Amino acid sequence: MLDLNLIRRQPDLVKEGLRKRGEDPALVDQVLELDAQRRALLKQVEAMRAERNRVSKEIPRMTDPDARAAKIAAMRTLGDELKALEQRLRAVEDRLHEQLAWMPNLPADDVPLGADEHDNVVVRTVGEKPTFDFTPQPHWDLGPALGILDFDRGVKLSGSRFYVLRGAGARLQRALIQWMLDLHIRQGYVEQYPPFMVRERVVFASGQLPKFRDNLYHDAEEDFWWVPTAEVPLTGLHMDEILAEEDLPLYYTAYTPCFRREKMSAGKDVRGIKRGHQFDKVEMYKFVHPDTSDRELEAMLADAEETLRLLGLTYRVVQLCTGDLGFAARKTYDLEVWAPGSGEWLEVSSVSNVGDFQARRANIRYRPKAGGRPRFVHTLNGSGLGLPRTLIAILETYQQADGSVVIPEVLRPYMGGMEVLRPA
RNA sequence: GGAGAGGUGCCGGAGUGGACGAACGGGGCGGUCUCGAAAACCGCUGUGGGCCUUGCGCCCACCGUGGGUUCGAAUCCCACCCUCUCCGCCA
Repeated sequence: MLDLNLIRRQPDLVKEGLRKRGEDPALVDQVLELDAQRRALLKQVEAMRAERNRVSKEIPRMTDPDARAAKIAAMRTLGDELKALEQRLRAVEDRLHEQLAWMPNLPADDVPLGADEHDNVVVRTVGEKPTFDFTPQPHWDLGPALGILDFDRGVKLSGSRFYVLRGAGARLQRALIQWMLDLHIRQGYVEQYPPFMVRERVVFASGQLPKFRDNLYHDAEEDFWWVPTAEVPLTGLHMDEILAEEDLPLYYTAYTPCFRREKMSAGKDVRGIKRGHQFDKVEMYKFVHPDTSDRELEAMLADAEETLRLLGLTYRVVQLCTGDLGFAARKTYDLEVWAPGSGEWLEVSSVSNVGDFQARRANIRYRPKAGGRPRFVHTLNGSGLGLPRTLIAILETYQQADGSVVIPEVLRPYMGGMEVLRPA
């Protein structure tokens, strides 16, 4: 949520931000119009309430019954008028909040301009694309051949875009989760195990609602929403809290499954485990002092990169341009890992500085040590990493001519010492 | 799912229609005392919004949430949510 005061005071700045994203700047004028209406009505409503409060205090002290009855009658009339006016005010406020809720965050100043993902900037590439003296296979061939990936039975159970990990495949994913969490803990993050279903309010707070309703699963009868990312419950963790300044920064990490409706055109990304309705992810999250969020972003990026480096995977850092930024983000780096069998860069992580956008929606503040009003914290989130795509990169990178796959060294302790996945 | 109890400020806890934004206690902050500290005593201590004569101002709202009754609601009524206790069911 953007600051209404900012929109009021610097509408041109906000319009410029929306324009950079490819959004309609006219939204700003709509908001300003509603805000003006709201304040005009509010002024009237508050004057009437003040009048009613004042007279109501006089009434019990009035001794003349006629004068008293007259005042009560007058206040009854005032009350009816007030109620009607309050309804109009409410309607305007609802529309104003609705408009604000649909407005994305503004890009940071140093985000490259661009229309869509083609204008993203590759910041650096780390590692060399591996070479093979045989034709590397895609994971959708490797996995089933190794007996660790079962697409047919996944489909039988749940339909397209579902699969079953089997044997060492399931164990490898579990090893990755365990290893990543341990790594993030060493990096200073506190592990959290949140609910995988949360209330609508929490989904709103993180910015997935109202805009991405179509991408979310929820219970038809109760207020339960399946988390599309751990970012959602982690944002909600400190909802409606006022933190002490000395408590900041807070670093959290969590493993959760993620549930997403993927209403994509049939045929895109359907092969393999790249995109499913359910996938696992280990997430990093920070609540920080506003002055520090820029450097906290770089630090989080470094933490995410370390996972790929330690796994020995080839990756590149991509900075998203203004047109490709997510709804809540003001600056984002994506990490893309090279998958030699599929022959493409896979987005395995997205690390974002959200500024106070989520904090405002979730009402998360801190009390300045120096005194004064509570201020909104800044929040950051980053995947560290998405599991299926990491698995893809491992299988495809470490495959050998005979179809076996070497397990990265850091994972072996989590695999009971196993060094190689071999075809059954 | 059934029965009961309850949701008040940073915390505990009063308050059942009119000066209650909220007693009292604790905590925190400031001060007095002290070589210093403790104790004691005194004072201060919510959030959001609106207005302009930007005053250390005025006004409005907030006692789980949303409605209702009333001139007036923390207090009465209705619905919902949450917490706790007991019973049932259950990994």
